[in-house]
Amino acid sequence: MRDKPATIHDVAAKAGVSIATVSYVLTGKKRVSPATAERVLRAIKEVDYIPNRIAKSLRKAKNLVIGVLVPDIRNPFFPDIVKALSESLSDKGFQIVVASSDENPSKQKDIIHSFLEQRVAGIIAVPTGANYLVTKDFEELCALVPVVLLDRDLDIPCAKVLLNNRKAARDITHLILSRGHSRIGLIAPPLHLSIGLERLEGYAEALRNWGILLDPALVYEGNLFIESGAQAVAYFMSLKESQRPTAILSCSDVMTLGALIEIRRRGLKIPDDVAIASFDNPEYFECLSPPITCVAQPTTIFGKKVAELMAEALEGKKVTGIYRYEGELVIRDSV
Amino acid sequence: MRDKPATIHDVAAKAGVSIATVSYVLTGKKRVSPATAERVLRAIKEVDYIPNRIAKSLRKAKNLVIGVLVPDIRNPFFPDIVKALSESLSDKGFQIVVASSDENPSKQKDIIHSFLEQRVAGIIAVPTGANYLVTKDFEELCALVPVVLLDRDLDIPCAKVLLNNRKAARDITHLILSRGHSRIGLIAPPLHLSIGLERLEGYAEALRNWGILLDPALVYEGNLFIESGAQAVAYFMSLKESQRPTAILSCSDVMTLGALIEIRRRGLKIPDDVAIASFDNPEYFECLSPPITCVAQPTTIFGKKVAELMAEALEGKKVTGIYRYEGELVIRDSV
DNA sequence: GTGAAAGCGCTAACAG
DNA sequence: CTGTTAGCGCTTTCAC
Repeated sequence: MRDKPATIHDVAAKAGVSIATVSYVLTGKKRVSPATAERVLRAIKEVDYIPNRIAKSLRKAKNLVIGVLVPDIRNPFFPDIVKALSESLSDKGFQIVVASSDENPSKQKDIIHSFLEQRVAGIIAVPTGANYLVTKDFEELCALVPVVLLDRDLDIPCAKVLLNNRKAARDITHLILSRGHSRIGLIAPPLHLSIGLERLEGYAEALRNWGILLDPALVYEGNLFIESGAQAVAYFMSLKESQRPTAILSCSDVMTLGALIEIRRRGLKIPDDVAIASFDNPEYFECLSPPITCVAQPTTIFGKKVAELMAEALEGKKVTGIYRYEGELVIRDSV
Repeated sequence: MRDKPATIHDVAAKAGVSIATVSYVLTGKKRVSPATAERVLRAIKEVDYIPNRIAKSLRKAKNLVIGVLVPDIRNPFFPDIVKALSESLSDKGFQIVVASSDENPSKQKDIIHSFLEQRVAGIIAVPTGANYLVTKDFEELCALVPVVLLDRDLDIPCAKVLLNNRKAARDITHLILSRGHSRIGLIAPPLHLSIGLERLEGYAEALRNWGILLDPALVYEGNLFIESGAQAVAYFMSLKESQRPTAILSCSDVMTLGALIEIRRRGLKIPDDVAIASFDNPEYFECLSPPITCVAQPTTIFGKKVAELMAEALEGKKVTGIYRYEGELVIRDSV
């Protein structure tokens, strides 16, 4: 059907040199006389030669590919990071391959295995799943290939790029509190995730600072998908009036979207019937009515830092430690 | 530093068999006695053997990877499709590698070259760039590897999965017209792209059906990025009142977002000051005030169909032809 | 049922 | 400066 791609042998034959010479002009690691170099170059053009990276990777026993594991490719937060990351890394000659676990630990396992099979040079991961189940897997993974954790913490010795979740949650809760709300419903990420626990803690701290008792009925543990934001609102609204929150803090843009949809469905007005603030800052937050108050995460910085750490790790340095960045309060009109 | 991964030789040594036997139990293509099979399996566990897909690909001269080229990974439209596509394809044993051209033809060229270097089995592409510049490239590409075009047409002989753009544009323009608007500003995709031309034509047809003359001043050619939506609105509003559109049709969700932001910035009310309708249906359209009327594209169907066509092409069938799908009018309150 | 050996396309000693 | 050659880890005849 389609004829096979030309190999280095075809080029060599065409140019009347050995395959080694072709390789030399390709890699530029060894001097070749200008005359032969030009002959080779012309031969390459003539036979439409495209180097086979598979063979190259096998031979050099290294694949210039970084695996990137995200939990949800449709959450705008991740494409933003992936974009920054991919630009930095491709400047350094690396390619990335992105896969989405859909917050499914078993899928996550498959993806990592697949990364390993293709001998990725390193793995950048936003891990999902309960800590006690996945920590060991990731620990073993660290022994095999450089790992950089992103967004979510695990108790393993590798480099990590995280938000200062506690402070971000505390700050935005303070903001809501300062607007006169004392009953704040929290739509939390799964509490077995570091972002879940840390954001809950920040929320709790803020409450404590204001001398307000945390009401467990006001904490809804979501699953990070859109429906669970809607369910959270339904749940909050089912509370009897004295218990019902007057404001909601949603800990992820996707759940916020679900919450917003449910709020609209119920004909509730923001911020009068219920105020809402959110983690993350997708572009459309700005054009909602009212625009949504939120803590923006520095996605571009995340991407760059992760790429930088991975690059260092790849050079053989052992990079470890937590790099925490601050969220930025974006005050708009939803609370 | 890190010890190299175990190879098939390590397994063979551990199990006391030849590497061929190990390969046989791995591929299952040849009978192996249960006893040795079990010994091999145990050895695999013991040495933590993970097959090297690079070597496998080289040997079999085929890489079970499909390259997916999109123009903007941050446009929610594409992750939606990629998700469907990736699920279908991974069921068939294929992996995908996604890359974003950012609507940059030169980047697109690099990406395709990189796909070719890694000997992808096929390429699914949403091409960018003026037809006369890229058509030839893609034509040559088709000679090398199966290509399926998505979203945007090029005059080359391969399979294509497209929206019925003309009808979608016509239908939604009719809708706007039926609401009493006769001056409709069009925020068009670049007109050198099939989606640009076809949507413009649909818009023009609808106008013609209503006996309305197309005013070129009401057609703004955007670049598919967010700013150009905002610029379009600024432009429309700079028109003197008699010329100014009372409604806007934006041909991509991203440009719509830009338009929405600019509309808000100017304190304009939708739909009274200006009505707006859009192509695409990102989830947040539903919770805007007012919710946005739009033509939704069947992203999941796109993804599945593209995967199906690619799978067939990979089996050696020569699949060609255009598969057009209808957009779905989602009538809400923005017009 | 199992093994020896060739070779996928490439790089990198090592010779010359 | 150029060529010969030995693999990288795997699959697959071809023998036994």
